[in-house]
Amino acid sequence: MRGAITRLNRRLRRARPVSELTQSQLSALTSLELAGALTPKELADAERVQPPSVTRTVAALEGRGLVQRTPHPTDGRQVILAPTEQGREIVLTDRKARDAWLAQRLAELSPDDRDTLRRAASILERIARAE
Amino acid sequence: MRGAITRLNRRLRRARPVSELTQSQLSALTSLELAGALTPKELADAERVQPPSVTRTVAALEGRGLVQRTPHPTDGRQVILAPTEQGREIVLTDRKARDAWLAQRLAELSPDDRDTLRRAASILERIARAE
DNA sequence: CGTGGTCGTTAGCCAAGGTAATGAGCTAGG
DNA sequence: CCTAGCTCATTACCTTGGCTAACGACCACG
Repeated sequence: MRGAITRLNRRLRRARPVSELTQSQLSALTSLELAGALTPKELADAERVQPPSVTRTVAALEGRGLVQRTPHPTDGRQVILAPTEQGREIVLTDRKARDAWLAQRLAELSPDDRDTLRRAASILERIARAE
Repeated sequence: MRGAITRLNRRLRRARPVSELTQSQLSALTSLELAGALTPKELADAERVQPPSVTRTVAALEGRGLVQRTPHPTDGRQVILAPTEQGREIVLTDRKARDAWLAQRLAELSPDDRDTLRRAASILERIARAE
């Protein structure tokens, strides 16, 4: 089971469209898009890296106009990071490509197999959330 | 489905024991352990990187006594890379820890759910191999 | 034998992860 | 109100790892 997950995840990553963004940049941008907006510390937590790493990655994204920074409304130490419209587009494009690949693969399965995977997805979701 | 795979893979990665090896080093060592022995080019192909990257990672592993290099028996340009006994131990330890985490999660499921996942694993394996 | 191709390594560049340090700002207690 | 402790983001530096380009050694074929 573990091997299958690992291999499929690797395969999904290869379904990614070629992007000018690096893996870390895309991951950070995706986290921002999902959350709407985050402080650097929150983003570091979400990506499981230390804050200086976020500073660097976000600087690159900001330089490309994909992320915008605004002062925190109540805390002068903080910054609010959010994706720009352009940044959101990139995340959606990436997501669509990967979903399309998997959807095609699923379409090639029998209804029975699809049902199995639908149920398995629910179970895997539960496991992923465990502890 | 895709989200479940991604999240579970991330969760599995977190079940990894803390190691003095980096992700790339561990990945390369694992590929070597699985194959028994590989040339740098073969390892580069397995890891989907270019050969100079392999040269660097393997140099680090060799420095730690986890990989050994021997001349190719028939081709003076090539080298054979193989894990040392110590290197093999590290791969097995890592694998055991991740398998243990997943096994525990699976033990908490109902027999019906486990059956679903068993069948799903087979399907996912097929998908991962597709194209 | 000569040429083209393959192999592994080296050099240089860029990205990203970490730790340590720093300055700005906030909060709580005296 | 003031101060000490804490939090936050950033900068600096180091290490790792990915890439491309270049190079020398070696192999295979005509």
